[in-house]
Amino acid sequence: MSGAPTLLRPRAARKSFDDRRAEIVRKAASFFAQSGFDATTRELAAWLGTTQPLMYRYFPSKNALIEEVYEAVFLQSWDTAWDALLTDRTRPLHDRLCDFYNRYTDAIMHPEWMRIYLFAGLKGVDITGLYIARVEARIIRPVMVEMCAETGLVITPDNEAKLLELAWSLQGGIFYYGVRKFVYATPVHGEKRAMIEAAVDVYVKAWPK
Amino acid sequence: MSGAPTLLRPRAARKSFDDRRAEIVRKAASFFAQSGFDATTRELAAWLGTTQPLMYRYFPSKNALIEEVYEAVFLQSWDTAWDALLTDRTRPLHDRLCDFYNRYTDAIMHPEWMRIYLFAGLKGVDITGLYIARVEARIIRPVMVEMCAETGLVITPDNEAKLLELAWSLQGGIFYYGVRKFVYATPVHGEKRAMIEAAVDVYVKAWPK
DNA sequence: CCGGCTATTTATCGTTAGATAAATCTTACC
DNA sequence: GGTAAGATTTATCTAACGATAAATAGCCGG
Repeated sequence: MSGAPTLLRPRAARKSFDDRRAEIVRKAASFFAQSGFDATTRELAAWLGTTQPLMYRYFPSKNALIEEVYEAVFLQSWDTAWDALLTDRTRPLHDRLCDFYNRYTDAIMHPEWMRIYLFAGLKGVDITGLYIARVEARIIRPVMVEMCAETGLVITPDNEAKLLELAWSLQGGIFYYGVRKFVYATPVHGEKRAMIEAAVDVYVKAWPK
Repeated sequence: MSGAPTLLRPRAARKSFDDRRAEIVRKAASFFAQSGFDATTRELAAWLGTTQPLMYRYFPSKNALIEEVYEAVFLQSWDTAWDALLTDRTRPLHDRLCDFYNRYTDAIMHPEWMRIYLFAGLKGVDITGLYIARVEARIIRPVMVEMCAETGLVITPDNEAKLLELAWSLQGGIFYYGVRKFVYATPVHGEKRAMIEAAVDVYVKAWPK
């Protein structure tokens, strides 16, 4: 009856190429975090408030967009201030570790980061291996070194593997709190800060001498 | 030229209804663990060595098969002997915990279990919430109780949340070793047994008093 | 206010997914 | 060894996916 086209959705506001492109990457991150990378481009378009073919003006394929999402999530979320924090021996080790893990988890412990991290890992995406290597080089190994400096334990080829895994188990214990909360949507007990405090305390108190 | 049909694959051996059905569930678990639940039924058929429509004789839909895979993986992999192990106070706590975590991780730390657990969690499958609730009731809480019995700490409504999360962080630290190994295919340092030993040691030594 | 540039939409293509129906092969039993 | 039951395969349908091409609409300079 009406001469106007029956649109369920208002026409998307016209934006500059760069603005639209950045918006797609940003919103695609939260969309794929929620729905997984097998979600359809039509659902993504609905999430964006546009039509499905629009993204092909900005990215040659769905996979090309996904690659950009990986880079935005994993490569642009590392604060270089963290590195100095861990090795600042003017502060007590316990404080440094709590401070670091509070800041680090503030950056990664939200649904978007955690779910994309796991989606990408299960998919076998290369960048996750690079990310874990960076975590080991810039968190795990410094934590090990600082812990041993505190207790006076000398790191040798014989005990290094065990000590690295011990530092990983601290990291993993903290990380799994976020997995339970944001991936499994399971109730956790108390605030993140208290959990970090308690876990760090155990490792500082009982790190091998 | 040849009168015989050009089959790339030999005809599947004829099996009884129950045997074939059980085989599909079993092999589907390892298939979906590797390829994710969005892998196609045709790829699954190739994995099974059959044709694609065969599974529809045994399961009404792909999702119905997936549901059975969940149950096989999560509900039938719990050894009731574990429960008694944790609370056997005739043995030193450290030994009990190492023994338990070695057995428990023997059961779950392989690609099939770990990857399906994460796939299901990301997909929001109900059964994962039930599984986590069971872990908390039958591992985390007993560990907390046994630890506190050892140190003499009385569990109160005030400290319970912190203590539960501390027991969770031990579990998570151990679990993340398997995630790195089987989900991210990242090299780990040393054997699982040594990692468990070192982590348990830290928690036993520094559990709050 | 007009003309062109380009962001956005409409329409559609080819492929492949899950699923169904009918045909065929294998086994068990008399 | 013939026959019925049922396990497996072949052939195919419909819907939905990623992707492309052509049409439309909004903005900016003249």
